[in-house]
Amino acid sequence: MIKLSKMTDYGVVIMSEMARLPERTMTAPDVSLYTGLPVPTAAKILRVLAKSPFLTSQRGAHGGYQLSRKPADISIAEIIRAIEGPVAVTSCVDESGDDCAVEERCPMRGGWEKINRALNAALEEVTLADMCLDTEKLNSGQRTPNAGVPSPLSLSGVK
Amino acid sequence: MIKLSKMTDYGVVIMSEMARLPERTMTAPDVSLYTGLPVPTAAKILRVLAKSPFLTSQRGAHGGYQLSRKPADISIAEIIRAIEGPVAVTSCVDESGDDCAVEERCPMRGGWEKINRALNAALEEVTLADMCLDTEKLNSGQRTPNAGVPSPLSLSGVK
DNA sequence: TTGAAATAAGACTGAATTGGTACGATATAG
DNA sequence: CTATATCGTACCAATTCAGTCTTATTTCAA
Repeated sequence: MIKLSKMTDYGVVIMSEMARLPERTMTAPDVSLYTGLPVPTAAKILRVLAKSPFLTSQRGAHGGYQLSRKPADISIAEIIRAIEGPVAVTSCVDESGDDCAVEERCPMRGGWEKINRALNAALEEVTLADMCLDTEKLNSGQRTPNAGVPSPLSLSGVK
Repeated sequence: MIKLSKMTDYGVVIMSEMARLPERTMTAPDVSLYTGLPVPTAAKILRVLAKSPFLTSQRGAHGGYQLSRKPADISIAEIIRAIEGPVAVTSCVDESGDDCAVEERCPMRGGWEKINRALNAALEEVTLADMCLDTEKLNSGQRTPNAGVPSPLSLSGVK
């Protein structure tokens, strides 16, 4: 089973949750409340995500985190890259690849690159907006801002 | 960095090496010689791979492993599945998915499924033959069967 | 100017996964 | 019957990962 780390999984969940109220500035405890994640964990992930261009942080009193782009303009690929680094299958293909014994002449390079291109394209194509689409339907809109109603735990399964 | 485990990586390397002499029956020590992997490790992976339809094993004296299909008919997806199980990104989507709190109504399911379909398609499309293609070129053909010349370590990088 | 609120950054720990090895059992050819 | 293989399982060491805690640093407001 190829799976991404829980941290990455959580990252996507957090971003999806924030995308439902794109204008609002949320603190780490807020996010914890909405996602069910422990506060320190949520804080840790937000910290990492805030280094990316799609999430800004505001320090000090009344600070917090806010999306700096519309959900439709934030791809899943970006979120994963923010937490895991470049997306590639097989360490052979990563940027720092000075580990591979045969380097440029690696016979398998071509095959893996094809696979990686397809994966990246798929991740690039799916946006945060796509992820929340069904959510909107389920709740049939009308979600008042600041309602403070925690969503049902929308964490991906823990394995 | 999404990466597959070393074992899977090794598995692909082993299969690629075997694909260069598709008719030959190879023992674990043979494979070790060709790939540079320690014998016990090679044996372990071969054992696992042999449970799949594309690799058969013969026990006893003069036994060993042999491809049961042409390299062009063995996809990378099959090899990865043999070692890691079903290929899916996010544990949420795996078959046993009774872990996910919201199950069928998971708002993100749609997005992840799209991503997984693309990944699987890419893996399905690349075959062992594709992987070895460049190798043939590098050695400019004329590889006598049973030559016993170990290829240069074609392991993917270790990270 | 001072205090409270909030994030930033990094160290640290316990647990889970993984890579790798070893050993005994089983099967086959000669 | 013996030598040569795979098969299956159990095991250990090392790495990685999730999660927590502690200590700055920044900002708003009284």
